[in-house]
Amino acid sequence: MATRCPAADKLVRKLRDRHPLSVAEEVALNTLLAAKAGPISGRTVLLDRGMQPSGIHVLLDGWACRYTMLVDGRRRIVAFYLPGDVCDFDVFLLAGMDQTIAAITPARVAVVDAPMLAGLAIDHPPLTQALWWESLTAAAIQRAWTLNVGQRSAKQRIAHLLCELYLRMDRVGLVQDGSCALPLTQFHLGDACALTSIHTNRALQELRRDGLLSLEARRLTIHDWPALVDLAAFDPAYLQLSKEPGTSGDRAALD
Amino acid sequence: MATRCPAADKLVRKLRDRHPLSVAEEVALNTLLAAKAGPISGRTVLLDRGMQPSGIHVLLDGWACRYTMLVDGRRRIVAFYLPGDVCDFDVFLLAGMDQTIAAITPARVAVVDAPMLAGLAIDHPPLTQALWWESLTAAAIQRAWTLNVGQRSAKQRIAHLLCELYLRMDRVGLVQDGSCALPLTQFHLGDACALTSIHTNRALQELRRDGLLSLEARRLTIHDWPALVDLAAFDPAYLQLSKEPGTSGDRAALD
DNA sequence: CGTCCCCTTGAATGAAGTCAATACGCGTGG
DNA sequence: CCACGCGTATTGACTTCATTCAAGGGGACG
Repeated sequence: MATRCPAADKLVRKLRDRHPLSVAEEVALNTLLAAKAGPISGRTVLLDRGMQPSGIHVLLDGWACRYTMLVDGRRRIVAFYLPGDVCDFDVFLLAGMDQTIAAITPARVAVVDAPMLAGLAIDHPPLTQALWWESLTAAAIQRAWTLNVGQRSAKQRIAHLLCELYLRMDRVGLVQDGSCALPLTQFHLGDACALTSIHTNRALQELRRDGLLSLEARRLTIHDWPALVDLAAFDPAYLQLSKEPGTSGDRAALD
Repeated sequence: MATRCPAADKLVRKLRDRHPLSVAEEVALNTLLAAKAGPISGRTVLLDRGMQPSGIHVLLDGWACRYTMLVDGRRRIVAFYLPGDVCDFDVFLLAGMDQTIAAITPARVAVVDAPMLAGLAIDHPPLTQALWWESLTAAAIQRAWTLNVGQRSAKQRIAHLLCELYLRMDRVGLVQDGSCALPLTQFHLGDACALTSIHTNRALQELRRDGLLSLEARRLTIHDWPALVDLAAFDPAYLQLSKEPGTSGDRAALD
């Protein structure tokens, strides 16, 4: 088993980035992920109010989001899930809530039996630590969203969200040459930043005009990271990364 | 040891509400809480960027909040902490972030050694479960805030926040006769809802004029809960409560 | 080749912010 | 005791940013 990083390993990669795991632990977790993994098409609903939860969903590839539909038909996205993300640590809590988790793109999803994961974690304290940390990071991201949505201009909100997504993609090795996939429509971005898609559009145009980034054909390219970070008042501390963006993209090629 | 519910027990009370704990576990947790507990005055900073964290803070009594100061001097509150709440599961993460946790009122705070708590949890899987659940609930609250700040009118935002705080107070037995302490200024409410205190004031006036609630002398009284819930589009599912508000207030008096 | 989804643009409306001023309660100290 | 300062609540007039409404353009795909 090489140190390469195939799709199934993105979660493990993230976890061991902060907490060393034994080989046995990594293998056990990967085995659990592989046990019940399969492809789904875009827009597939993974979990919805009243749905009988079949387990915890881990994204191996592709994007998903968590949203609530309001009475007036508007959609509010409260989280994006990227490759390697655990979508619903809170399956059982979520089942009673008015929220939906759905794929945005075609994706590969592992469905993990919750008690089995809990058992594995109990047998391996480092794994408990790592998963605990992962969920605390998710909570920190959530707080950053609360802040972002509440207190910035449209331009800043979009910029902040893009900074975050860019670094999260980098964290799982999906940034190359200053760009990464970003399979979101302006509706998605707007629904996540509490803006209309129209205003999102105008904000994006400004960001492009300023030469900070380009976003086309579902691909985000950062042209001026420092300026973007400055504009967005983006403090990456909450993502718990150890390294600068763009320095890790090719690690898989070193083997 | 009776079944009464003194201040130090509020966390335990909340935990066992969802997850049965053995007497030994409750005692162990309470002992840990009592080991290093003390009174603090209002506005005391518990944790701040760069501060060497001394442990995890648990509020035994009093209110606290977590906020970020923006460059332009505005304050954004991202969380309120009520009696029985754990303020910073993420101490170590938080220490690197630009956030502050500070008391709002005079309070009693237990400082729990993080490794010791982790050790206790590892020895008692039910405790791990319960604490895990508690932190997932905190994350759900955070998502609700993201939603609240992003998508509702000023009046609805305030109403939603007050609904949440009211139920959370009820959960730890601090609601009596349809009212509870609410030691927040209109600045606090505004900073939490992403509104100016001026606009908060106008929204509050409307809520009072509609006969839904009164809020004076640091005390919140709900006059028309169904109407308030309806206005706020408040879905209590995310708080993970089993009972209706107002039915538990006097449990401590039954001994 | 038409339809659907997504992006773009313009003009009018509206909710919340800003600025400014006043009022009130409360603790401190003259 | 009263004067003062401070934090909090309230009110009014004006401004600004984002929404809403309306319409048009472009690309993918059946």
